[in-house]
Amino acid sequence: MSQHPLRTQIEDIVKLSDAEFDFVLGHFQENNFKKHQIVLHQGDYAHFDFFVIKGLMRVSRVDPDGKEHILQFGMENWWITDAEAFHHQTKSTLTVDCLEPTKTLSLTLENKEKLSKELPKMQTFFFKKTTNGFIALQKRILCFLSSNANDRYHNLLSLYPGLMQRVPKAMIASYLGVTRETLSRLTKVES
Amino acid sequence: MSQHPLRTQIEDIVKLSDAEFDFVLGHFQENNFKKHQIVLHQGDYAHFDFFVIKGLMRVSRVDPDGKEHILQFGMENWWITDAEAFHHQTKSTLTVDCLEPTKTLSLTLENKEKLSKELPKMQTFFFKKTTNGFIALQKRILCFLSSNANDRYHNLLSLYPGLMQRVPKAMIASYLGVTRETLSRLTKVES
DNA sequence: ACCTTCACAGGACATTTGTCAATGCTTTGA
DNA sequence: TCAAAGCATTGACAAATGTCCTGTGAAGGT
Repeated sequence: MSQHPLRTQIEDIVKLSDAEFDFVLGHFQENNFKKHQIVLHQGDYAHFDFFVIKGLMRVSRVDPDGKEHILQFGMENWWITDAEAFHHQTKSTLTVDCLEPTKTLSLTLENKEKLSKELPKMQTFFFKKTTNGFIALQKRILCFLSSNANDRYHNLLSLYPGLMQRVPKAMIASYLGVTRETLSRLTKVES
Repeated sequence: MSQHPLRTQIEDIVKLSDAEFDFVLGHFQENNFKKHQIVLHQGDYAHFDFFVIKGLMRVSRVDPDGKEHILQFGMENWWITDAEAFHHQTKSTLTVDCLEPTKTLSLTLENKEKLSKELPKMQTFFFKKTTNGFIALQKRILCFLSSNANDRYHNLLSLYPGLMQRVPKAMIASYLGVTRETLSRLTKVES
């Protein structure tokens, strides 16, 4: 029988009783967003960290030249927000929107901190998730340092199979830091 | 009067009594490394997270082609280690070495976890440091996505003034993800 | 003081990637 | 159903960056 996806993720790190999980869940609110809906506008405060139950979101920024850069995708079981705006309670420099109809569990910073205090296991959970996120970003940077566009593309393929079926190639290019024309040429050579 | 640099950093986030700080300090060991000394070899276990008291370290990786990529520098008051190897207690894929004679306070994972349990304020401290590190890495990735080598260079200049005086330009290039020739051309145009 | 190594600049050329424009195909919506 | 918009591909050319090479001066070790 299948468990709640959030519980599964938490119990990968710390064990919870049924009552504890219900308690945890009480700190979240559920949201349903439409495709293309902007969940966090640049310039607004980031009220929530979103845990994606179903759907697909992204965090992006448009630079002064009008070019869009995708910092992160968020599929099922991913956490997604503008980390800086959320944790520092400052105005967002990034945009979060939905590439598909999306259902989330949404957590305010206040509730995150409350939860961490009330249930120390949850602080451990959040800490490990953040540490793992840090490690993942370091790997992505190493990828930028040591790989060309082609290797980065294949790395992304192997890291998130299934992503290609869900997002347009132009967005993959934007995540990789190349133009869609360059990405198109790369995939062409495969033959 | 000047305080211990570690205490200053911790008290930016949580306040400590003298006794508490002594207690914290007891979990660290002091190390002195020579210039060029390798502190963590690729393939070894990462026994420590290093807090740099004085000196300059770096984390790097050489790729299969023999090219060296610098993931991070660590000047005074920075924490530096192979995060993945340290936190997962696995063999390191990165190398940590000293670009200058360096004095560190070194913390084992065991002591870090002990400290977090014994003094919850320290867990808060570590959590915030990790969160801020995560945010900094996101910014560096956005820089790779949206900036060319020249802009990345000037961004680095403004972020860490003083770094240029302490490390050879070839290493700056390696951190930026370009060749030294490219960096040389950039600095030339400034005139 | 001498030799070796390192750091840096620069030139010539190759490769990669970006830019701009044109095209065809699909999806969307009135 | 048709027009419009979105998405991907491709070609021609430009710009950025990498590669390989040389030369010069400074720094370090013996």
